[in-house]
Amino acid sequence: MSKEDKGITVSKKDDFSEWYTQVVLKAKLADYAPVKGLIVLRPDGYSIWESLRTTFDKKFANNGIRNGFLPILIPESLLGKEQKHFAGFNPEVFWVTHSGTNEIGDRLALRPTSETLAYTMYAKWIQSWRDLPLKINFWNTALRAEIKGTKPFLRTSEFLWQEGHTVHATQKEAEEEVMKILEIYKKTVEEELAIPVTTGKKSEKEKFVGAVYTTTMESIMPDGKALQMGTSHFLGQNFSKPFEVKFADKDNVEHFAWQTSWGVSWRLIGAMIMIHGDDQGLVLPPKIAPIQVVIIPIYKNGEDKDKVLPKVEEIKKTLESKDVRVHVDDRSELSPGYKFNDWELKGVPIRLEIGPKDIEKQSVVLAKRYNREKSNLEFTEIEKMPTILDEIQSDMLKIAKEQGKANSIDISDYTEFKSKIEKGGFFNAPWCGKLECEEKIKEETGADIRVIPFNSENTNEKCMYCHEQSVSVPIFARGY
RNA sequence: GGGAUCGUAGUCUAGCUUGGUAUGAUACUAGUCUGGGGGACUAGUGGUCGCAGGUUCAAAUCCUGCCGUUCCCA
Repeated sequence: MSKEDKGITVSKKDDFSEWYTQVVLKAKLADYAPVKGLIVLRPDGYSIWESLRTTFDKKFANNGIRNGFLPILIPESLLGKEQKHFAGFNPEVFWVTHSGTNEIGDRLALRPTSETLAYTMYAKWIQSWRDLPLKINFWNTALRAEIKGTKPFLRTSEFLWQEGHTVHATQKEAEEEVMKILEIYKKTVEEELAIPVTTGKKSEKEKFVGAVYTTTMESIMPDGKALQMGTSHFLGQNFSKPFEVKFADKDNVEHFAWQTSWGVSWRLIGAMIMIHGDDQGLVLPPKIAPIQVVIIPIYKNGEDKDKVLPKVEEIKKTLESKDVRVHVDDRSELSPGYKFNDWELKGVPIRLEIGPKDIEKQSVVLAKRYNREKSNLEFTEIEKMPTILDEIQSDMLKIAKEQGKANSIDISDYTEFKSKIEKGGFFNAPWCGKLECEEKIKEETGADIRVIPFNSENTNEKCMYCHEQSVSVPIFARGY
């Protein structure tokens, strides 16, 4: 392998798709599994998922949500109970048809999502209004046949996610829950992953099959394509009726419950890679980075080593006392230069270089990953590290917001839209609300309605496609 | 769904046209020297040539099928 091949060999700008794949593989986040459509998460990738999960768990817990675990097999009889839901998922369901050599009568689906299974159980657990609200989240994987064009974290047949399922006594409370979750999602993605999102509703065509409506958050990627970052669904009584999720209210009358479901997946990791990564590799936002600061000790001989290492240890302890996640790269066989490149590829937010010269000057060299700037930091200022990390975090969000804005365009002329969509981007375009127009636009341009932003009702303009009265201004884009 | 492309050591790769058990780099192991942006030297280890068939005295090489990668189009 040549010197260049150790890093990323294409630039993000020139070959985005290849760049993305190389970052994932070379930063050792994931690798392809022997079966098409599946990937293996490696520790460096899984650590990021664990960071995200920890953050979400805290926020879910604050909202009265607890974790549970559901099995992966769902009998066909259950999956088929809600017809629309079943029809929507059927083409991508994996089926277990045998146990050993015996054929199974009621085939078993590898869960594409767990509504049917969860609600079968909920029906058993809920009897009275005193049992409500019931709010459980499940961390697991879902399986949906995605055989063509595997992309780690973005298009895989099995993916890690969380699915939350709540049950409420009233429609109002359920709808409020849908919004609360969407808010948690938006805040977490913006604050932790430094990725700006646009929230709103999905169109009827794009909503979750079986939902009354779907709320979503969408982000624009550097190649101009949209990525769905998470969804929160209001299910109404669509599932509670077939699954008999009923409760006796205070007046002792039985009612069907009101339900929600919601989820985010490891796609968020894919989005983070695409938004923040650069030609050197991964760039992790400090809040989500499993390692926030890596220290590279530099020394030539035993004498230097004896000076440098105790100081490194001291700095490490100081940082740990400030709750900074720190790692010392003391691998003796590698040169400092090699380590610099290695940790940049892995995206660690801050690198500290400490050698004899620094000991003399009573300072360290501090290199920021996201903008590759180097500066000196006095030993006495080491404890300011949490502030520096916070500044990086907010600057990364700021940069991502500016990028997003530059790729967001107001448009009302269809001809102009057709030519501009080729370059990608988010297009705010008035729409009459009719399915036909939505389908025609998709057919002719490949762009669909990603999200109808909240408060985007509009009756002053004409539909971009049919020129009739518009009802809203959705974001049209080509998607992942 | 259609098309193209690739698959040889952990990684990248030569060899394939014209059949004779595989080239180089890097990584890895040991040692010495090194060390502030991918170090040097010496000596080693590592191979079901994606998988399964077929042709042949003989297959990485030719033929067929399958598996997987990447990209393009619907």
